[in-house]
Amino acid sequence: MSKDALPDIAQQLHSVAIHLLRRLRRSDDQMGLSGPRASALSVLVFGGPVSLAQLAKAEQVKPPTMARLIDALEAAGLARREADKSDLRAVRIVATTKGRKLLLEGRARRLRELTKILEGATAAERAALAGTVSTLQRLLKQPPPASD
Amino acid sequence: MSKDALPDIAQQLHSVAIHLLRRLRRSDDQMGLSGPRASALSVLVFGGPVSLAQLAKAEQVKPPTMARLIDALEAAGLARREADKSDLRAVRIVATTKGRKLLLEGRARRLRELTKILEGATAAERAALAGTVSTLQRLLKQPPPASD
DNA sequence: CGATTTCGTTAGCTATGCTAATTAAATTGC
DNA sequence: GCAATTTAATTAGCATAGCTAACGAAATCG
Repeated sequence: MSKDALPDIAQQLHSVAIHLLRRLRRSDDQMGLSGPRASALSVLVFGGPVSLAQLAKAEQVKPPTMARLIDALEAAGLARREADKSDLRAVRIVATTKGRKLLLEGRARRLRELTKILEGATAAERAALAGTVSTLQRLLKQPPPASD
Repeated sequence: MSKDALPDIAQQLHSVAIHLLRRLRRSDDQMGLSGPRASALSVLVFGGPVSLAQLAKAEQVKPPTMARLIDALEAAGLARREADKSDLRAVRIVATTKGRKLLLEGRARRLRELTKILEGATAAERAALAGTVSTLQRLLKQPPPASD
């Protein structure tokens, strides 16, 4: 398994992450939803009703960008803007039943795709993979230095 | 260390890849180059002169998309189109010295950032990480089922 | 030598990101 | 309690990045 210099690992990890997500995007496409739309819908499905600003923050985009994503989800009948009774400026964005169903199906498809890729790994490699994933989860919990 | 069911690993791997790239994008921004531009320049710097079609294929985009990326790199003085003497239709795209320098500096910065994140890993975790990265590289080499 | 294929470009569409400016509602302060 | 400020969302307009379709020019094939 070659060198273990950290910068070298970092470079390859970066590259492999890019290629992995590129591959998985194809499954998202099958759902008829782009990555950003699928991701926003996912937050709605798993995170419950939220305001536009909250959703924008969760997806790390600005409010106008999120507004347009919601427009698209709404036009497709996958999400809905509802009035917030306690704050008439705000909107509550919720996934529709159709949106929830589509997302869960798409998610299952994407995971089947990735699972199929991972089936090429040996048992030992799978164990290492599982360990590495949780390591990365831990490391990424540490907040970035600033500007957030 | 948690469950090792493949679909579960797949789900978490997907999620962690997304969060990792989100984090690293910040370093790319510091270089003044968008992700796609930095990525294309990287191929030029490390892969030597290539045709537009080859570069498009390497980056998994269509030729017109790559042409515009090269336009931008050229306008910034980071790459150059050269004539291919053996095929007058083709162009040879090369990184300029300035482009090479910028990319190497940016790459160093990004890798310092990721390296800093990875420093939180134990020696054993780093070894597992290196192994997992090459496993994933191997698995992703397998072509997708179709449409490519 | 004509037909086809290949390389690159141009034109034009969509989607996703942004900032700036606007409207409406909530909050703060006097 | 009303004016000023802040906050939520939208609108307008710009840049980047992806695509397909259509084209010109060069290479290759019959």
